[in-house]
Amino acid sequence: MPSAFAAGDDELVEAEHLIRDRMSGLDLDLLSLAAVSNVFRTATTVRNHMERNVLKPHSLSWSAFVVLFVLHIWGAKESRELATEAGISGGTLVGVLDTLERKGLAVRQPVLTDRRRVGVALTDAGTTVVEDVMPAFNREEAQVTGDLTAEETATLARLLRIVLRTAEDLDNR
Amino acid sequence: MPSAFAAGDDELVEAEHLIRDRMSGLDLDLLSLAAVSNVFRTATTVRNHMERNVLKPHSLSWSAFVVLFVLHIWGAKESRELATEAGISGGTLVGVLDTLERKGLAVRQPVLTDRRRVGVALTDAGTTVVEDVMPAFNREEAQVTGDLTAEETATLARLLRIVLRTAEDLDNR
DNA sequence: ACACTACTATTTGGGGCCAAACGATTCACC
DNA sequence: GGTGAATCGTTTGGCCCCAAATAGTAGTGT
Repeated sequence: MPSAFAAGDDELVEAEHLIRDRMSGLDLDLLSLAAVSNVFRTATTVRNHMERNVLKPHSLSWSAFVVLFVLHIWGAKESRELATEAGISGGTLVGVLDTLERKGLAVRQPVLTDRRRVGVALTDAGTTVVEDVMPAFNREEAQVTGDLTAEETATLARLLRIVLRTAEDLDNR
Repeated sequence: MPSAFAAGDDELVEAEHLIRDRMSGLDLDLLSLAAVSNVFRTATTVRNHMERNVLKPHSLSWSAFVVLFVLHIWGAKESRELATEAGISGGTLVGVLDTLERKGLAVRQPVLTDRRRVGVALTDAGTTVVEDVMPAFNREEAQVTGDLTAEETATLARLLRIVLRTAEDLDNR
């Protein structure tokens, strides 16, 4: 939830009191509210920062870059897996691939054994872009986690992985 | 970054090795990469979960709910602050407010002292919706953090707050 | 009064996003 | 071998998202 938690410490305390007051009758778990809110706020802020400072100079959208990244790490993949891996729906992937193909960074290739399916592979230009953007992207990642100790950064990754898996389990049931 | 980090532990280790191999020449900070990646993956997964299970039954979009929430916590607000508080651009807020007004959940009201500005307030129906949705939303928040101890949940919120503030400072410079 | 500047919400254009509906292909079973 | 169910990628419709351009309003200095 927005800046309900965030910003300076003063505003933070003020927001917490406001929520306590305005939501007093609702019996809320303020601890998990704060944690989950901060996940969203952090993700939005860091993502916007990345899009402006790293992706935009290359005219890449967020999802386009994620798809390129997945293809570079895992090699050529079929459409369905690619969508899952990139965390977007199949319908969304179609548009992203259209854009990527138009820019010559990836290509669709028919699967010979099954004409329903479609493979996707990086072009040389696509490979170059990933290897160019990835270090810049990672430099910013290091920046935003720069005020954490190495141990805290590892803890953050670990705690998030737990939440992530819990949420995934909730959906697969 | 997608499921590069996530899923089961086996896949996680496999992904880490893959990244190490494929990106070996690039000198990446894998610790911050994992932490930031998990922020994005967690945010996406939890958000999709919330939209499907909590918001959709009320025909509410994510941003629409955030705006309603902010209005409920802070009371009537002017457009500009509202956008900042909700973490969206001014242009985006216009569309969200159009939708919210059409559904009778919020209203724009002219600011008498300055005809450029526009105030926004919840309607009674809007208040009812927030007070209905918020507890359901919070129940899911408690669910996804359910595998964390109270102390871990607090730690998660704290570490994210540090990253968030670092990222915000990076942008305001 | 007048221009100049600064600020407001809004519109525009190009994408991204999902769910649901669709058409094509494959598979299973009879 | 033909019929029905399952599984692909794609299309459609509605909303969200941002940046940049726009129009209207307010303040500032002359």
